[in-house]
Amino acid sequence: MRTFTIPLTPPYSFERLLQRLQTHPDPQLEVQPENGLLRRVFRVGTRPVLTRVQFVGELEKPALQIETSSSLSAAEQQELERTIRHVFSADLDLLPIYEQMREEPELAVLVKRFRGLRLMHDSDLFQSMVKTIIGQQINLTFAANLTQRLLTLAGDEVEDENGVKFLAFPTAESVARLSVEELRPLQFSQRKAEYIIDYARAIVDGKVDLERLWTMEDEEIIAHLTALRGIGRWTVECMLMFGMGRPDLLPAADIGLRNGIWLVYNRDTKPDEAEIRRIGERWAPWRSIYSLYIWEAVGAVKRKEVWEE
DNA sequence: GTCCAGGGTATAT
DNA sequence: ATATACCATGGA
Repeated sequence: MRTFTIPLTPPYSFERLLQRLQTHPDPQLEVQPENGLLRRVFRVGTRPVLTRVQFVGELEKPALQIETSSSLSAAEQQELERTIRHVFSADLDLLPIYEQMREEPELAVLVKRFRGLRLMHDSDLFQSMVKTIIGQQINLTFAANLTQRLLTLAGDEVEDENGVKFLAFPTAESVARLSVEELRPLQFSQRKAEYIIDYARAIVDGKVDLERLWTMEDEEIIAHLTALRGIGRWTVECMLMFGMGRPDLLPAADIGLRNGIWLVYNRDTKPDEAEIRRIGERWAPWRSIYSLYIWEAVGAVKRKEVWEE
């Protein structure tokens, strides 16, 4: 079976998802906004499978229609479906979270404006961490450029029926085989190149077991991974949030979050990390979703969306 | 030209 | 313990 449908939990705004992609470029995704269509490669096991994801239905009755370029066994299709449900945050019920967010007037505006917005998660924890390390300190455009160059250097190529090429994110094994000298010409800093390669080697050597992370608590994972050089608290918080889909993370060191809180709460100064953690206490146990909506307020301003009412 | 981007580490006090 | 320099580049 090459085509199947995945029902989504309403409300689900595919439009907001596409708008977020404008300010958060993803080199793995081909986007055809006019058709509500995305294409990218997902790995099933280790095999890269080119997949077409089309949004069908509407905000309050949404679904995804999936089509793969090669045929899959029943077990493979089940695995792909699980991955896609995770990536598109298909099962999160936003309504109880909205109830809580509406308790703050500054956030009630965001609930109304961004109804149905969810996070797009990373499809696996290796790429989640690598992309987060790449994103440390630099702007999103440059980060996307670096990720694209890493894909070109070490990713696996897949072609569609017309010979259009797509790249699957490199495996830990292929990144572990790279040298710093290969990443430097791609404009990775010396340190960043070392961090990424060291991380891939820790996985290949079995010093880090990504599967085991799914059985661990947030703080346990933070303690475990920040022991690695180049991986600080912010990086693990992002991996927990974007990679694992954990609901209650607050990357308080994040510059975007600082700017967002400054904007949304209309403060006269940017809050520091301690201040953000204090404000975020009342967002528990949904701090990840609150963070997303705060970030997207900044995104809307960058896109020059009219910000009124 | 300057400053800032979804930070983290190394070094100096 | 806390402060500062540094990374590498693009866009405002």
